[in-house]
Order: sequence, then C-alpha cells, then structure tokens
Amino acid sequence: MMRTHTCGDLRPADAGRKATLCGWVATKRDHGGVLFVDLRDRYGLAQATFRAEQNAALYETARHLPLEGVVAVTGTVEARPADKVNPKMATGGVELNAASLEALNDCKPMPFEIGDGEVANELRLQHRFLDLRRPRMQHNLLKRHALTLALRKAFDAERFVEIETPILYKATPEGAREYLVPSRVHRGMFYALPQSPQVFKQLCMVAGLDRYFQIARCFRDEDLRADRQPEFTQVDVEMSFVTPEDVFRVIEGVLKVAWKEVLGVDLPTPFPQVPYEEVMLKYGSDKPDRRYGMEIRDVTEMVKSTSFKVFTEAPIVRGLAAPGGAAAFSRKHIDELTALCAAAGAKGLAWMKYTPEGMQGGIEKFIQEPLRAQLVAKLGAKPGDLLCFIADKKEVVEKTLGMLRLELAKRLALKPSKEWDLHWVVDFPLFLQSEGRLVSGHHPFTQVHPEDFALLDTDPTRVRGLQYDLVMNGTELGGGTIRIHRADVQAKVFGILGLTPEEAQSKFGFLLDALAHGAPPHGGIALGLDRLCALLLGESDIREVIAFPKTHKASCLMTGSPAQASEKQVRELGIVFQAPPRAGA
RNA sequence: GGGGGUGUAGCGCAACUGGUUAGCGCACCAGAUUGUCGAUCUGGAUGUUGCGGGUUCGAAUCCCGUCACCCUCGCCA
Repeated sequence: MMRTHTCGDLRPADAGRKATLCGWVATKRDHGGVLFVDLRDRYGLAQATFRAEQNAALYETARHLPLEGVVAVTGTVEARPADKVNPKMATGGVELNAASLEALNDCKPMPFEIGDGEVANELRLQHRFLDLRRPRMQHNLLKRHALTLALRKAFDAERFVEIETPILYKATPEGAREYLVPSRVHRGMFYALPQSPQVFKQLCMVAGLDRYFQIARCFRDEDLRADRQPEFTQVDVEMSFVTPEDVFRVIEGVLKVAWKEVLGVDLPTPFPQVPYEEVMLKYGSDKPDRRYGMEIRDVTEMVKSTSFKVFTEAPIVRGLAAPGGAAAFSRKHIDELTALCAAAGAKGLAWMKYTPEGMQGGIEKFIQEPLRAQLVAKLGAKPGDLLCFIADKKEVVEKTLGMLRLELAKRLALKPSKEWDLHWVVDFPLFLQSEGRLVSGHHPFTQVHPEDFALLDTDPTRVRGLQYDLVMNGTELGGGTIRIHRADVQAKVFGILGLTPEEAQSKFGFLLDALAHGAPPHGGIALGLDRLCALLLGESDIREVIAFPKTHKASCLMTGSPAQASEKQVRELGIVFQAPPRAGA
C-alpha cells in the first residue's frame, strides 16, 4: 500500500505514529518558514505541515506543488495544541508533520476549482472527471451507492432474486421510440435497446422465479428534460401470486429501509391510496403534489343558476381558492395567469377576489348571493383568497386547473405541509378514448379490476385496471400493473382494442405463448432510481445523481458521443446513408 | 418539431441610451510572511466579447444567419 491512512482517518489518538497520506493538493497556505498543505481524498481533508527549519529543501519543494497535483506525504502525526484545533474538520485535531514528499503526478491549471462554486453546466459535463471530484457530486454518488445497496439488501431480505436481462433486445411495436443497434451478422436486421425489461421480468415469473428485481438500465430515444435522460435506471420488480396490495407492502417496506439508511428518516407507511378520478378532480394531475392544499372542487351544478354564459354553457366548471391571492395578485398578475391558462388550452380564467369587504373584480357582477356563499363554502375560501374558475370540457378543465394550482403554489410561495408525500394513485381506467377508438391506458396486458369484469361487455370505458403509480411530491416515481395471465381474458381485451388474434400473435407472439404455458398470476412495478435518488438528495436535476450524464440533446460532452463511425464499420453493417452527413457534424 | 433564455480572461460575473485603452473577484505567475485552515499583503500576466455576415465614422451593445448549453410544449414509464 502506498498509504497508511486515508485523509479522513487521523485523530489525536494517532499522535506519535508515522503515517503516509496520499491525496490531491486542495489548498496551500504559506507563512514563510511554515507551509500548510491540505490533502484531499474522498474520505476527507488532512493538513500536512512543512517547516523550513526542519527541512529547507522539502519546504521549498512543497511550496511549488500545483493545486490538484497528486502527492504522497510521509511524516509524524502530531496532536495540535488546543488553540490550533480546527473544529470544522474531522481531522482538525491533528496534523501530519511532513518528513518526506513524493509528487505522484502533476496537474495542469484547472478549468474550474474543486469546490462548491457555481460552474456552467456545459463546462462541468466537458470535464466531468473533475466535476465528480467536487464535494457535491462526491456526496451524491456516495449517497446513491448507499441507496442502491439499501434497496438490494431490502429486496434480498424479502427473498427477491436479482436477475440480469438483455440489453440487446428487439424492437417492440408500442411505447417510446427506441435506440436501434444494427446487426453485422444479420445484415439489415436490428436489435433495440430495451425501454424497460418488462417482458423479461414476466418471463421470469413464468419460469417460476417468483420474486424478481433488477437495478436495470433502460433506454428511450425521446426528447430530454431535467428529469429524463436517454439512458436511465429503473428499480424493476415483479412478483407471482400477488394482488396490488402485496406489491405496495413490499415497495413501502423497501423504501422505508432506503429512507432510514440514506437519510436516517422514518418514512411513515403504508402510503395512502388515492383513486385516479379523485386526483384528477382535486389536483388536475395524475401525479399530484398534495402538499399545498388548494384542492380543486367541481361547481358545475352550483353555477347553473347564474346568468354567466361561460359557466352555464360549459360542460364542466371547477375552481379553487388561492390563499392570500386577493392581495398578492394585481390585475397584471392575473392577466399573466390568464395567459398561462390560455396556453394550457382554456378559453380564459374566471376569477374574483374574496376580500373582507366581499367579492371584487372579475366575474363578481355575474355572481349573486346565495351563490357567493355557496362557492366560498365549496372551495373552503377565506377572506383574502383569489377564487379561480375554469369552464370547459373536462380534460381542459383538469389540465388547466392542475397547471394553475402548481403555478399559484409557486407564486404564492406556499409552504409544503410536509417534506415527503408519497401516495399510490390507483384505479386507472383500463381503456382511453383516442380518435374514436379505445386504446390501452398503460399496456394491453394490464389485468382487469376484479369488480369490473362485467363492464367489459357493457361499458369498457368505465373498466378500471389493476394499475398503480407511486407519486412523491408531484413527481411520478414509478408505476406498475398486475398482468393478465389467462389467454381468454387477454383475448377479450385484445378484442376491445380492435386487435385480431392474428395481429396479437404477430405482435406479441412469444409472450402470449409463454403465458399459455402455466404462467402464474403476477404483477410488479418499476421505480425511477435516478428520480428517487434526486428527490432524496433534494436535487431537481437527475444529472446531479448520475456520474456521466448526457446533455439535453443526448450527447456526451466529455467523450464526444455520438460520433461518426468509420467507413469500414458502416460498410460491414451494410448501412447506406441517404445523404452524406453534414461536414463537421 | 414549436416557443423562450444564455454565451465577455482559465472560472464566476460587470460594462447606462452604440463611443476612446472591455473592468471586478477567484484561480494563475513572482515576491513577502513561523500557526494558517475559504490565510493575508504587494506586484504581474491574461481577451478572436461563441462563430459567420451585415448596418454604422465607430458594434460586446443593433440586425440576419449559425453553433453550443439550458428551460418549456409536443413527445415520453
């Protein structure tokens, strides 16, 4: 070993021992005759002391060490006198009195400092190996490790088996756009990188493995966001002989362990379950942030009595009361909110201020008593609130009020009622209307809610699926389903979706075949590990918890990927471009 | 694919309505300094104002194009 201790190890109890530390030169403080060098590694910071009177040549060498150069320092551990102790450092009670120094590597001038300062995103990604040396990323990556380790231990304790599934998979007919990989052996054929290990985990259930999990890399060739990367990691889970409740209990238990291990926090379980219809009504979103109150209420029937045509002629009217909004928002602010509602698809924003003197402004003149009192009661409004209403088709009302609610929470700087709000959204509709036909809400293998089998024939749009999402603080952390495991039910669902048996066979052949060979009832869930980790650490961008992420346009600024392939490689694959790639591209 | 934002020294930023030699802090280099710990003090060096074009006596500043990064809608388990 080149070192006897790490830079975070030494304590006063080590005084008198000889030690060698290896690390990066973090800072130097030269006092003319005595020089302090802080050595850094991932375990901590340690102060090495060089004295001219002790060894003039060594002192002179150490003075000229470059910052971020790599050195090994050997010397004697000395306890610091009481007035020289640095209580801010874990190793602040000691210092290493240097007797010798080996420069292990030089360091060119740094593009940015290794510290907590703001550095442009582009620069960080270009020199990611240096960015990862900084405290924020060191902390985040170590916490991510703690998280995945906790998850693995918790799943293992529940008798889950971690199984790896292929990265080179096959293009699937549905879902996100996929990354394709051309085959050299099978010219003209392609693999696809998996959007998720969905099919394989079901096959594991057919194989009798009973409880599967995987920390799985997934790929989607879609446009990116702060919470989306082209490759990301899912905590993928599948279980046999289970109901949704069984899946919930396992995930709640596993997350409870994770919170404890990573944050030292006791996460309350079980998580509340909220039906899809309820979240869409109250929050206008299927991933609601429930920590801000301000729930949406339906007032369609209540406002039928007004002379306000916007209200009486719309299919749906809903509203909310923004706490303190009457005083906080000027006419100009309300105009801005109205513009946002218009951008979301609504025709406008109907509003009035509920002041201590009564209703003011906006649609006030259309609304008389007793309707005013009824609306105040229905929305739970208090004097000082701004009452907001949207009248339109149901989908528009939900979307607009959902957006408005989040915007109001932001503009009014509403305090969240708690730090962590985790809940299950359940009872999703199995089918959605799309251009006059029915399509799967999630995927065509989602099991029918046991109470709704009869509706399959009479009113399929009211059929609920055994589908669930896990939502945390307004972010979708994951989702899953119980799968259909019987051929007759599957055939029925395919029929409702307008798929003939032949089409179903050609699209999903081997899966259907597997299900027909003694597939157990099974279901599971997949959690977005990057999002989970970011939320746990208070990061709003998942790139802060990914070691080597890509930019908004899916390129890696450090390695320069994607890049052109050599002509030979392309030729071997039998690929011919329609037009030559642009020079310099 | 649509909309928006940003781009000035190695880094973070400044430069009023177009106006003389584009500034400040940190880092860097040299010197001073025997107890600092985000050390301090003195001095020094550093610019294709992303790139290309245009308007103008004169452009970091205005216009057009382009590139990169970011946000957002569409898209996306």
